[in-house]
Amino acid sequence: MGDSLIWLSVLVSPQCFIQYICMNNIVRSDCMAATIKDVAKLAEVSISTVSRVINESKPVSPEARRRVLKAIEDLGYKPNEIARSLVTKKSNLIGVIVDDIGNSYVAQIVRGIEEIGRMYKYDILLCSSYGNEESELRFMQLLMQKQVEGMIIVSEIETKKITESVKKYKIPFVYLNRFYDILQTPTVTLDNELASIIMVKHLLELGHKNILYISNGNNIERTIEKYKVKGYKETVNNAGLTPIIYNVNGYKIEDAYNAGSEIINIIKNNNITAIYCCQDELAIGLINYLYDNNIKVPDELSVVGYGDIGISSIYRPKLTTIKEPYYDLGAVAIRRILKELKGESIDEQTIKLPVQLIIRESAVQMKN
Amino acid sequence: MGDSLIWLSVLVSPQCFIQYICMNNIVRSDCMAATIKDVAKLAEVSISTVSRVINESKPVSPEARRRVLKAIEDLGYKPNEIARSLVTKKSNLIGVIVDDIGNSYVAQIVRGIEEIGRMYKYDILLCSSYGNEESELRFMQLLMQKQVEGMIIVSEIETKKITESVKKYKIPFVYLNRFYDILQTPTVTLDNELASIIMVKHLLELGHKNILYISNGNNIERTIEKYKVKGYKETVNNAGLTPIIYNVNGYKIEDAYNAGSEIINIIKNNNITAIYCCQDELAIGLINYLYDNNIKVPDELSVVGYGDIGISSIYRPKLTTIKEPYYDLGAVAIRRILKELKGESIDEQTIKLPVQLIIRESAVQMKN
DNA sequence: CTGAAAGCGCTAACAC
DNA sequence: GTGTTAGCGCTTTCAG
Repeated sequence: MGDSLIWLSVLVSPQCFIQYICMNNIVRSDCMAATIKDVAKLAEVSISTVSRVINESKPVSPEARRRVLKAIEDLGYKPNEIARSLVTKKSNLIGVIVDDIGNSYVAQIVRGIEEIGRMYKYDILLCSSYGNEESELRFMQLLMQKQVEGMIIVSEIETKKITESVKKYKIPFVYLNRFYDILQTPTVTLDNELASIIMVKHLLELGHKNILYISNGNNIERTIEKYKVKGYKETVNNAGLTPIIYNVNGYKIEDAYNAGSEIINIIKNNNITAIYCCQDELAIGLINYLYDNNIKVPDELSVVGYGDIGISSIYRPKLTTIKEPYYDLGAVAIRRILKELKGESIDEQTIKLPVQLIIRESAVQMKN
Repeated sequence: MGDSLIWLSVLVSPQCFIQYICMNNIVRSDCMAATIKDVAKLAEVSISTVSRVINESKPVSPEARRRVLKAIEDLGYKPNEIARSLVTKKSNLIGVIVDDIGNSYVAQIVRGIEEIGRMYKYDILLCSSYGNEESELRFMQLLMQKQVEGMIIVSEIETKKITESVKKYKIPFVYLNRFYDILQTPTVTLDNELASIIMVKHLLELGHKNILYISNGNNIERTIEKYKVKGYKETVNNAGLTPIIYNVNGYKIEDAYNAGSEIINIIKNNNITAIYCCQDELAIGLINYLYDNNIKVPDELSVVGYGDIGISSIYRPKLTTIKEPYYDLGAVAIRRILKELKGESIDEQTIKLPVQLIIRESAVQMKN
């Protein structure tokens, strides 16, 4: 009886030992990640010490540090960011709600956001709303639940609801809108008026006197289109000339193509020699129409666009246009958020980014 | 003395009450989100009950439910997903590492991933590696720390390191590579061989006998280009004709433009009437060169591409090409991950998606 | 310098 | 049906 008891105790002990190893090393590393506890156990220190060497938050003796580092290495330990976030209340997440990541300009913006965010160890949580206001609202809530520290909304719709509801979330956010003019909320926009001024001046310098502006705005007042129109009118007026504006219904290549014959009439009646379109798509559609009707661009007529969409540099003739710095737009937006997160004051409500004139082939010097 | 004691107790009591309210309602709702505790307190139930009504995990009496719902409403309470993730070990996050979100095809893939993921309540954590292998590895680690449940890598580089190191992370992942042929790892690809067969057959049906293939591959063996070449050769051979292949150095518009004169020689020497380019960019560069050298496409020569990049439908002549379903690629990739996450078995290692022939204007019936 | 212990906000046994 | 309690993996006092 005494013997068997001894046997038992000898048997139990190694079993427990094996169990212990399994729970904390073998099994762990096989099906789930090692935790700070495992590291502490292996290094024979407390979890606080492990935490200290990971975060370098407090001095740790060289010996302890060595052991901890070794244990981390051996276990392939990586801190669980979720747990860390819970206690520090820092998710290092920025929520980004876009209209459609498939739009190339949107992708450029996101690229800027992501690249700069990354530099400051922020990750991007991406949502596409596809222009649906309800989705935007739902995503905002969802992102809040995921504890994002800031939010950037890249939208194409004018949504008072969004900008209002965002105010109740007490986190930094920036609203990027390509079409609408929303001044009540922090935003980063492009200097569209300056863009128009630069473009019209360029055309003027090429010797053009009668410059037609093709707009796509009906209800211009709340959109940024009004700034482009303003810049155009101003510059033409200042040159002592008369602005002429034609409104196309829509913003697609076909839309301009379909308006082609009407535009040709205007050209003839007003002796137009240069056309400034409010979007590249319209310029291309128009040039296509002109080409199909034997009017050569730029030989007989100069046509310029706005936006520098991907096709513009490949299209023949290569389009003279205005390049909008979408990457920078994203970069500035997130910088602004990061700044606010650091507690620095945001001086200006709205930041205006400069645009760039890209001179290519579709507009040339007037021959007289 | 007795009086003042009574006074004191009367005074203290309301103060405590006010303090209590402040801590759990006023102050809270002003600077930080309400927690489950606040809801429980307001509704006068335990936190478990609150949890139960939120998750509908267990029956709750109508009365308690009503009170909880009201408290949630009043406090604007939203569960903290981070805390929830920590205990449930479900982050509802899918990590996506892309080469460059600025590439339009990459954006399309991400669009597919995002849209389908969203349907199953998964969020996308996005990283751009810009083709840097080290970044990819670093992001993989970072995403693991963020506890993503699955990972999709959209890369343009051939990275054995990546595919190997991904194996140590025990989570579902899919590797999407546009150029390289990596069979050791789960992937979703396009049926490039079939694409070539379809395209060459189309050209054959148009009456073309001498079809030149423009490839961009030097070291073709490890890339998917070999499948395109295979499909081309096979189909031409089966028609009793002779394949002719020209290799362009590079994959950009200029690269094909610069190879223009050499290609024209081949055309003349071999009586070529149709050219099949392995990428749209090359087709466009070539057509530009031909145009500049007074060879009309498609009147004198048919030229087709591969990829259906954005420009292809706008370019004149509109390019006949192969459309790759990038959106679907992303959608299938995430579906596969979701499936694996649900514990369903993944039958095939590699999924091949069909491509689509887009007939436009750049290739026409032979006139004889 | 180090460890014990509290707690972030939540879920999930476990008792009642 | 409901409340109590023990964690999830981590950081951060607070004592020693």
